[in-house]
Amino acid sequence: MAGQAQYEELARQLSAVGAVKRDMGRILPPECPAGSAAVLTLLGRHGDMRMSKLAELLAVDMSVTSRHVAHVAARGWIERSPDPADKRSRILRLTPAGLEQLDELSRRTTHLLADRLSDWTDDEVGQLIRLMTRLRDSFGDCRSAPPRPPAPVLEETTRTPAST
Amino acid sequence: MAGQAQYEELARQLSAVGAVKRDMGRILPPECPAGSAAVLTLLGRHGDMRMSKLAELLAVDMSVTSRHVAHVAARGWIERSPDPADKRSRILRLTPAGLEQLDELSRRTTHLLADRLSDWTDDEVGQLIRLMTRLRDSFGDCRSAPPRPPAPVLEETTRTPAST
DNA sequence: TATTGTTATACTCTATAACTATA
DNA sequence: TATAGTTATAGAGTATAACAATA
Repeated sequence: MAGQAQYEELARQLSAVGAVKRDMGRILPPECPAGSAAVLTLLGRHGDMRMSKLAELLAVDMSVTSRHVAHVAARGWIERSPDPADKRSRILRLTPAGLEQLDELSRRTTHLLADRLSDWTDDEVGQLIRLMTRLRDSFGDCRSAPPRPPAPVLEETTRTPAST
Repeated sequence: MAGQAQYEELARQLSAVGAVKRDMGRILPPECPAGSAAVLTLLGRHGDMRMSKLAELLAVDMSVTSRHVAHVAARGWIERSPDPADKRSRILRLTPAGLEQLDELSRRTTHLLADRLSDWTDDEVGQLIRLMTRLRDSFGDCRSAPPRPPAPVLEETTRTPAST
């Protein structure tokens, strides 16, 4: 359990990390904004999937996903095949051109990060990745989760919450 | 020095942290979007300052800063006084209403983070803060900076922006 | 009736460029 | 001429709501 000052500082850092994201966005290939890059990356990492699954991985509304997907599909980077098991669904799959684009993406981001993080150790980068992943997990699928009331759960609590 | 796989994973996590930021954005007070919250937070933390200084801290273009500042000024949360030393400049300062708003902001974000990060230790939160801060430093003021990380030591002499 | 996906609309954030007023 | 700040405009990302097709 952390203190209020830490929470405020974390909130500030979360806000500030936007600058890093914007910097990364500036080196993206033409016609491939961040939203498209995210689609390609997730398809490359998790393989073929349906729109709903992609929306879940992107952690954005399906309408947003639909838009991004339409963008990359229009450029021939992915294919949308009808799902034989459910005709409402569409299966998304990277095309060879999409794989190339993904490769180019990887090249650019790797190059930028290698430059900016040249004095970071392997372990430090690993720690940041691990903590950011956990942060994401802790927030979970809260896209539609109403402000949860103070958790009544007490399992595995090693410390009592400070105050309330 | 980290490997390509790590860089790709870090890029992915940076993209994914947007979901957390959006979640935080949803609990902001009325009339106070993320941009306004950032202005209030930085003024509260660093004290009175000029537009250009705020733009630097926000890591966005001055035009963007001007917009956010106009928004919070219109709501009476900050004051813009002319700088006696340079009539082109304006000194920004939180008003009592701005302090109240800042307090409300702090309350909300702290509450949300305390809920979501209830199973994080103080040390873990501290590590994440430290690594994110360092990440930001490593990227530096790269809004228009070509690959040139070495940052000359800043001497914070000149003018001190109002230390209370 | 419920679910999958698309589209229309609106809002926030951002950068570039043109503009003003000072320096 | 150069700098501090404002405003207009354009582009990307997102959410909500209305809609179509299928389950």
